[in-house]
Amino acid sequence: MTADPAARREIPDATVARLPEYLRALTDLAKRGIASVSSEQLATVAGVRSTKLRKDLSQLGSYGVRGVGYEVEMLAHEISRELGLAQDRPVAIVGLGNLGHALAAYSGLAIQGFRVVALLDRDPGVVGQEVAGMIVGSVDDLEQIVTERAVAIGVISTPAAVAQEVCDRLVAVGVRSVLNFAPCVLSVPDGVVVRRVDLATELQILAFHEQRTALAAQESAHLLEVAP
Amino acid sequence: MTADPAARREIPDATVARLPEYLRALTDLAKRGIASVSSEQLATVAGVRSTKLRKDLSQLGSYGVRGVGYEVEMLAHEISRELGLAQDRPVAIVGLGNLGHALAAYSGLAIQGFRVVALLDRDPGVVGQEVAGMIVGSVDDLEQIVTERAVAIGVISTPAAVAQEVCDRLVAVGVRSVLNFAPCVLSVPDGVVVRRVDLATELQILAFHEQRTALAAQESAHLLEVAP
DNA sequence: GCGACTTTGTACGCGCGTTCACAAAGACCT
DNA sequence: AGGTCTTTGTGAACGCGCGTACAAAGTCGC
Repeated sequence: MTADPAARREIPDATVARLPEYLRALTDLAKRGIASVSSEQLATVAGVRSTKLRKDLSQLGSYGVRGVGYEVEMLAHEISRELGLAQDRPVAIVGLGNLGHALAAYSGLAIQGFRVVALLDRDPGVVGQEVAGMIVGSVDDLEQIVTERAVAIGVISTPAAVAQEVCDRLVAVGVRSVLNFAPCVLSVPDGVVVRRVDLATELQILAFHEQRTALAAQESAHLLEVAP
Repeated sequence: MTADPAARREIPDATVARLPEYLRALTDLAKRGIASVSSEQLATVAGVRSTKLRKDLSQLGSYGVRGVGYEVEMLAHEISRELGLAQDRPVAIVGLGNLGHALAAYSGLAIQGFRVVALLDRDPGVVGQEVAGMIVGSVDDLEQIVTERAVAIGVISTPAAVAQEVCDRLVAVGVRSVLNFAPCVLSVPDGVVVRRVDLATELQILAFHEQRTALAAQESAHLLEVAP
């Protein structure tokens, strides 16, 4: 097992977080008919420095050719494989409010190895309706549906008040990856990965920068006024 | 100006990114009628270590009382002020597809100092319609509307193909903070802050962890089989 | 075939963020 | 009022990730 090529794989989280962006950039290039790309070009499209890109890519092996660059198709395939997109990942969306609807209808996931296999909601007025070509199931049947359809990733777009409960039930039936859109932290046992996305958080971070630049501008204006 | 209390403020980005979470946790506690909280308790609710929380809070001053903890109301106010939530930040949402609709209807922002003042779309079938109590304007009038309504933050939920153009036009009329939901990187001049949120990226990161744990499980099973 | 050029891959150093350990400071009890 | 105890705030060490500099390797022109 010492020669196992998977053994040396200890890819840093920071790198993993950027791989999807590289993959997207490569897909773009492929769509435009570009077959080969240098790290400099690809880095520009992906919005990073070329050295960072090369270091990231070197983590998954030597797929570039010195003096030439990377073959777009091949590199995309390798990243895709590294991210585990070759396999089918059944996704369940719990909570069909405004956001849940939008997520269900989002075309971005179907095309990239993800398949929404279940939509669940608590509201009897929503259960049974068709959303994005799929019938909404009842959250009461969560355990049965998630198990039957071999859900690997749970997306929580419920109100915060019930998010933890939903999460617990998902984890109880084997879901180990959760994407949480509810504005709260979820506590999960070791081995379960939660990623959180929150609009309010993002806006507040932007607000801070707004405030910061506003203060800086005001201050420099004051300085100019005092000591021109 | 040497005594300016704002002068020592060089709050790390990592801290800023966590402040919204602390604020949310504090708001929760206040709603439950809790007036005082220790760093240990607050850290648990916010999902971080207490030392990290204390160091973060110390960046904005000494608002705790040794032997007691933090006063919920006061700390929330201070964080709120630090994030610049005291002031009103007019927000414009460009692109009223599924996601744009959901964002416009999202109640989470109205309550926390943000105000959606403009909805814009290109589709003539959508322009003029009422969404979330507001009439959708035409993206052709972007410059006029954004200027008139003093938009500070632009939210881009358009297709990727037009995201850069929309961004450029927003920046041209003074918007310095952009929240980008389109699956592409936006290039902006210095001084403009862009934050990106992408569902596909998040799912792919989760897929990686799924793959990783699956491989690890498989490997350990193999090891057991070979050398029990 | 050989030299010059391009581009990848990596070792080194630095800066930032997190964690640990402890001192400072105030509350509470007697 | 003094002692004990709780909890904050911070200095120091550690680890990680990023940027720089350079060596390795392959292509292209002649």
